[in-house]
Amino acid sequence: MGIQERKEREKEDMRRLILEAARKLFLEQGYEKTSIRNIADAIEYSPGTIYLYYKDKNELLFALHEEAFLKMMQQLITVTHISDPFERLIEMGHQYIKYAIENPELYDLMFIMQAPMETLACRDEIWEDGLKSFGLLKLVIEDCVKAGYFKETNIEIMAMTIWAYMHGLVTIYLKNRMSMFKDDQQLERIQESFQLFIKMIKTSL
Amino acid sequence: MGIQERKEREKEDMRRLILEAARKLFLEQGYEKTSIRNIADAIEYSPGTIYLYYKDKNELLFALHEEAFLKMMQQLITVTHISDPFERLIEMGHQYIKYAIENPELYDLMFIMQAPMETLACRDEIWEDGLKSFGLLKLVIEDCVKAGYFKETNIEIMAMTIWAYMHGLVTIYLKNRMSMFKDDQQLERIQESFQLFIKMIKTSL
DNA sequence: CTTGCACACTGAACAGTGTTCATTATATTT
DNA sequence: AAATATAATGAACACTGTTCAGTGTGCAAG
Repeated sequence: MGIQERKEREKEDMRRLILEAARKLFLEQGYEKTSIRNIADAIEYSPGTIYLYYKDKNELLFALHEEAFLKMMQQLITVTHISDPFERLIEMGHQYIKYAIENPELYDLMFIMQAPMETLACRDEIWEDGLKSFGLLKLVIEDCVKAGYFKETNIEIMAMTIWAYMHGLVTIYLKNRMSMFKDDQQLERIQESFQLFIKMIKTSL
Repeated sequence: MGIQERKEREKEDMRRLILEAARKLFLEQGYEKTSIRNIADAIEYSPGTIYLYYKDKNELLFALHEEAFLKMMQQLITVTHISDPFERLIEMGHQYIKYAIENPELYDLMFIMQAPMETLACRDEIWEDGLKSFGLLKLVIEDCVKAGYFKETNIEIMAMTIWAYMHGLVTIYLKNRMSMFKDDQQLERIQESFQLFIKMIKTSL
């Protein structure tokens, strides 16, 4: 019975086809401005077909949610070759900023949008993604503690504090709330602030 | 000609009537889920009427944007009686967190939503509100520098860094991204992180 | 006191949205 | 070849923000 297997393969193909079109449109013109009909047009199927493969628009969002975390993890993991844990932490920060700025729509989806949280609050997988990347941060911080960089011991709260700062920094920029600085100076200010923050955690954590 | 004056008064009354209904609904059920027809129903007018007083839905948002900043400023300003500048800075932080948590929809409007930024990017008034509150933070920091609390001199970057942290902290909470902590522990963790951050700026700014 | 005008208001209409479902077309099984 | 199971359709539903020709009322001038 190779037919069933082929059918399942076709079903998977279709899911991918839809998701790829959705991703393309979401990232190009934003989530809100992309309609199911837009996606259907892109893949030359009728709107109703999409609902045979995804429960609703939020489920499409959720599929990208996973992808987005995977992509960020892959980028953050590139720092593992740096032996000094504090240097590694700094570079992780740089990569975090880079990821956020280069993937504003994905970042929004991961950390700001309500939609994937509401509908999928029941499913544990959502938290899993977030927890894994938070765990990555905690690991590096733990290494810093072990190497004697930090005197502080509450790793959970240290991670929370560092993440809060990083998240605030990029969010202010992404959501266009840095108007107190000229457009061409904004990225510079982000780097200056980040340098100051590094100094802060170096001398007082 | 008292008639013209009366008519203008009536026009103002109508604008207020609409805005108050809009605010009520926006804060109750969120901006996205409130339709013009909902607002029209609430004040017992037809949908078209609203457009005689406000250009579009975003203009309603903008009117609340101003209100929201005013409200926050009033709350932040209550700390001026504290003579010690560092204590004042800490209390300002507490008030900032309090405001964000107690007015999540307004906070969203002020610092996260794109809508009021896009349509009103031309108008200088938007920045004005934000700049004024950012100025308030800078003033307190300046006082801290003068009082010898901080060795750092770049007030702009210090303010940016502190705000980024505060904003990140409350945003993570408001947007339900603190699932690594149990629901009833989240506010506690916020306070713990804030205490750590205070320690950080005290010993290293 | 009547006529004419200005203006507030209406609500149907337009183009769009997410989603559902009876119907149709296709492919598989009997 | 007939019966059945599955996939795809697209019209329909209940919404959305926004516009605009038409209506009715209150004011001003004749």
